[in-house]
Amino acid sequence: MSKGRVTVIDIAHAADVSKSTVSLVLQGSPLVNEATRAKVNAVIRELGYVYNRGAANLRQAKSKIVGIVVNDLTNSFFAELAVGVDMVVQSAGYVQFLSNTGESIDRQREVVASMREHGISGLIVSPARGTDAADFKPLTNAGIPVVIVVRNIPGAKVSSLVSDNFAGASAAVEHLVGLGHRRISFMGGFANTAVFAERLGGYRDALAKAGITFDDELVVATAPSRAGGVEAVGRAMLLADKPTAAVCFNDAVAFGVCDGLRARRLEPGVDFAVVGFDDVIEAESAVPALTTISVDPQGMGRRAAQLLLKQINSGKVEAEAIVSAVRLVVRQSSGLALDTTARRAVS
Amino acid sequence: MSKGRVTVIDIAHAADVSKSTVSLVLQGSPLVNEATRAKVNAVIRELGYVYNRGAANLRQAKSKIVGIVVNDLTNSFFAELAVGVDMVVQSAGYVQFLSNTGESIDRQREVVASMREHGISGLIVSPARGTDAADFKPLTNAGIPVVIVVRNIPGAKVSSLVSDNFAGASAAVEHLVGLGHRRISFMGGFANTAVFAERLGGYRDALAKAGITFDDELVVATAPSRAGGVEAVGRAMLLADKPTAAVCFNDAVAFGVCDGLRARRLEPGVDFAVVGFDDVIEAESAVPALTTISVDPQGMGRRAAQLLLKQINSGKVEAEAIVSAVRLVVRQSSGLALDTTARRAVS
DNA sequence: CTGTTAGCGCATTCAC
DNA sequence: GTGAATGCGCTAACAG
Repeated sequence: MSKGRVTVIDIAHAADVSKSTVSLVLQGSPLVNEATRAKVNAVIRELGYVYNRGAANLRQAKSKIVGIVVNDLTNSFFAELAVGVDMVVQSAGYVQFLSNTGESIDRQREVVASMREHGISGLIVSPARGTDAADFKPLTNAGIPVVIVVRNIPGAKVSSLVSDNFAGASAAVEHLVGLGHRRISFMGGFANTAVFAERLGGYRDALAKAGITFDDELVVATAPSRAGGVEAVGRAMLLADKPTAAVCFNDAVAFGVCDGLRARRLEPGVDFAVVGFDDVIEAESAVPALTTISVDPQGMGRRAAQLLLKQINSGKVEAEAIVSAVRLVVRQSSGLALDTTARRAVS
Repeated sequence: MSKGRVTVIDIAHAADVSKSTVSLVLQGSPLVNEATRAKVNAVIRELGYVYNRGAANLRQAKSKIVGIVVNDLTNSFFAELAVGVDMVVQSAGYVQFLSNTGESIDRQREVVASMREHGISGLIVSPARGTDAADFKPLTNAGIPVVIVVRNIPGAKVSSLVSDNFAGASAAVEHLVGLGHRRISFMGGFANTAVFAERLGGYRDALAKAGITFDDELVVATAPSRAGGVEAVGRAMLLADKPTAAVCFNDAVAFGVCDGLRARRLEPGVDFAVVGFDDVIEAESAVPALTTISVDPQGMGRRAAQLLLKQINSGKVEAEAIVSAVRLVVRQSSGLALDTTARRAVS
């Protein structure tokens, strides 16, 4: 049945035209007679011809394929991200190589190299921990745009997409204000980090906009961990004028705050509202989830893909680290999430 | 910096050898002098040469890339599946095109066509609903092996990997027996289907092995739906000697059984143990999840990939539908899962 | 052991 | 409007 692949030359022969004519109809060129076009198309269908993109890519020295590598596809955050990427990439006529590194820096190097050999024209990567800023140099040098998502690689001269800390914290505060809270604490996080500053900034801004005066007693900086959350709520409850709600530096802190509340016989979400940035790697699965601020992973994927395609099409790779905001969503989960498959780590 | 891509001919020139020699060292051929090999490798590194797999593929008329298309990557089941595939595929030196169809049959057709044009040498697919058995004919005709996972396409002449119904039901029974149950019901499902027979077979077998005599009063066949589950528990509770546990035909039935129990003021998992096969598409997310029998998606992905690679390497596509068992895992989730990101549909 | 020759399937000048 | 060359980067015979 299949004596070998059927090529343009075959169909040219069968349609009684030349290969170039076939090539022209293939790319929908307008400079070909309607009659011949129809005939060629008929023969194409008849012979079951399939276009060989590999050959075309070779000839044109470019491909319509992008790579996406994530550190943990098992995490539904990244799965959603990949879906978002897939959506725009697909509708742009591209296909994506997808690889999972499982946080292995070696695997990451391998898959990126492999993808490069395969001629990807762009790469979206959520880097494994420990990724060096120089690791993507070869790519960008070769004119292949790279966009880093979710995590930031300080010093990497590529585009990156991370969550909008300011807007996220603002949204959290607005949410709590909307629920009627006025004494809103900011809990957890090391005060000397950029991320802390951004989130605290958003918190303060939203507070001001709501006409609530900032009280720095309510800012309790601790380790950005579960233990830190416990500590934070402990310190906050010592205040004369206690808070009734908290926006937490991240979800680990939020969980700790919940722990601390329960230890005081308070029910999180009922007696005390807690909102946390959803950006921590937590191996433990059975954690209470309350309202969290999190980026919409699918939207992030779409944006990343758009950014990448823009660079691919313009032919210029953005060599400078740009930080782009992403849409934030407030998820409300109304109870305990005990299922082990529930959403896991993020940042 | 980059005056264009550096090719074998460049490095041949620089190393003062011919292109074929370079090609030989590239593929680690033993018939090349150690000295020249070293020199060539040095030059390769020096010039920053990157292998062009596209050209190689064109020449050899084969590629080391496989396609995987899933109907819902958002579902962590499929994400895990993809990870499993990625693992074996990666270590075999392959890369995978990943696409999400979102249950769209058109999208599926498109991406499969696209992948084919890109020269995939094999395809793993969890077909969208409504996929026709003939849809993969072109692929297999061209000698491209296809393995269908999770869902079965009756009549499709390709390999498929679906859950081991017999072993799954056995495991469910063993689990319940281990919890001390002796009156175990089998609820839901249409009795005249192959799947029903297989699952019931596993149930009976495990019962026998546990020394419990089979009582066909305890087998209540109903529609494999949530309503069917309600009906089943209703009928079972009419028995003089009531069951204390049930293995359900699928998760929809299991949910219905839970509904029925609650209507009788019984707490699922406390007053009555329920286990269900986890293989239903349920759009609704906030459903109670109890113990479920489900295939290990990652393991399934690995097996699928192995199966595919075997066919690719042997050059022969298995034209007959083979059903292969997969490892089953019993998940125990101890409460209500209200989080919308919890595990969703499967089959 | 190494160099020479010839395509893989396609797109792209150029003539006609 | 259409056909005849040429080459993308690589591998696969053969020669030497």
